[in-house]
Amino acid sequence: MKVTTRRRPGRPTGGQHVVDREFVLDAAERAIRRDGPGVSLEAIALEAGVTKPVVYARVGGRTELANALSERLSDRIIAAVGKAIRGMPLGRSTLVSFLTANLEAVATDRELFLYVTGGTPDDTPHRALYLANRSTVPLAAQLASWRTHSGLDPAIAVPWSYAIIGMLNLTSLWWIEESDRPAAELAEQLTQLLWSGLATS
Amino acid sequence: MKVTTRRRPGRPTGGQHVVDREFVLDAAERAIRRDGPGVSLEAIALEAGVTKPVVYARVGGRTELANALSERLSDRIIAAVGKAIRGMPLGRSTLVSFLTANLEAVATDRELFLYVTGGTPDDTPHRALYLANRSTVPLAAQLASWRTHSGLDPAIAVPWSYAIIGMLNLTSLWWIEESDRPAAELAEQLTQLLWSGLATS
DNA sequence: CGGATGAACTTACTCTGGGTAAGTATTACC
DNA sequence: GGTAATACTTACCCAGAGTAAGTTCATCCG
Repeated sequence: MKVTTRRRPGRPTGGQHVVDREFVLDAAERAIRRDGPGVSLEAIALEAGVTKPVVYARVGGRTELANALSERLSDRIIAAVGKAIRGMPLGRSTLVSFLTANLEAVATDRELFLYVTGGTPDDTPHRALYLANRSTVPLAAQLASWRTHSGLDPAIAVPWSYAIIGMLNLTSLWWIEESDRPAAELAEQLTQLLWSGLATS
Repeated sequence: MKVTTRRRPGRPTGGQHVVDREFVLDAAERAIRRDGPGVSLEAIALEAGVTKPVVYARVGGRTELANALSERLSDRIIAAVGKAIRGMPLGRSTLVSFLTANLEAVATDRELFLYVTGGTPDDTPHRALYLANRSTVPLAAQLASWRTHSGLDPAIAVPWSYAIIGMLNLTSLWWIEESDRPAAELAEQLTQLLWSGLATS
C-alpha cells in the first residue's frame, strides 16, 4: 500500500476543496472492494488522500456513508433494470429481463452489496428497508397500474413489491455466495414461481 | 435499573458455575428487548449478573452470540410453523397458515428479529444466509417431495425456497416496522402471489 | 488436618475505531 | 497590512470488544 505523503496542515494552496463528496464516495467504494465490508473510515479517508474529519465534513458519519452508498447502489440497479426492460410490454419475458438485470447488477457490485446489506453496525434493518423502498416504490407503481389496467384491485401492489424485492435480496445473496449458475437461469426459475405460482402442477 | 451488588472475585461458594450458557442467552434476550439491538456485551453480562469474561467463556464473542440467538429464533419460528401446519396436506390453505405462523413468530420476537438481522457489526450477510438456511433446507425438502409427487422437476425447490424465505424476510421487516394490518391479511396477499402468480389476471 | 493444585470468578488492562476539539496554514476582504 | 474566514491536519476523547492478571473457594493428596 502506497503511503500517500500526508498533506501539511493548513488551508490548501489554491483555496479550493481538495476533494468533493463524490470523490470521497468513489474512494469508499474502492476501499470496500479492496478490504471488504469491514473497512474503517480511516482507511477510506486514506484512500481518498485526506483525513477523517474531511470525510465527516463531506458525507457524515458511518451511517450517512452507508446510506449514501446504498443510494448509489440502488440507483445503479434501477438504471440497469430500466435499460434492460425499457419499451417492453409488461409480461413474462419482461419479468425475466427484470430479474436478470437485477442479479447481474448485484454481481457487478458484489462487495458494495455486501457492505450495504449488513457491513455496518448501526441500524441495518432500517437501511435495508430504506434501500428496499427505492425499488419497491416504482415497482409498486408499475404493478398497480398494470392491475388497474387489467381491471383488478391495485392495493395488493405494495405488499407484492416488497415480496418481490425481498425475494431478490435473499436469492441474490445466496447466488453470489454459494451458487455459480448463470443469472439468466436463476431468473427463469424465479419467474416460473412469480409468474405462474406454486399451483402450476 | 437495579445495580445488582457485584459478586466478590474468586470462585463462588458451592463450586459450581454460577450461570450456564442458556441462562446467559436468556439474559441476552432480555437485554435486547429492553435496550434494543445495540446492546453491549457489558450490559448483557450485567443482566446475567456476571461479568464479560463469563459471557465469553459460555457463548463466545459478539459473532458467536448473534449466531446462537439466530439459532434460537429460527428454532422458535420453525417450531411455530410446524405446530401450525402439522398434519395439513400441501395446498393453498397450508401456505396461508405457513406464512401467518411465520409472521406472528417474528412479531412475537420483534426485537430479537431486528438484532439478528443486522444489529451486529460482523458479517451480517453470512449470518443472514446461515439463518435462512435453517428454514430453506426443510422447506426445500418439502417442496421437492411435493414436486416429485406431482411428477415435476424437484431441482427447482432450492432456489424457490430461498425466494420464499427472502420474501418473508423483507415483508416481515416491512410489516413490523410500517404496517399494522393483521398477519392473516398479509399472509393471504402473499399467498395470492405465491400460489397463483402474477399472471392470474 | 494442612498445603498444593486447579476451578470459577472479578478486576483491570489493551486496542481498535468512531467521532470531535484544537491547532495551523492559506486565502479573501477591507 | 492586518483581521476574519476557510480548509485542512493533528491530537485527542470515549465506548466497547476482547484478554491478561489477580483473587477466592473447592478438592485432592499426603
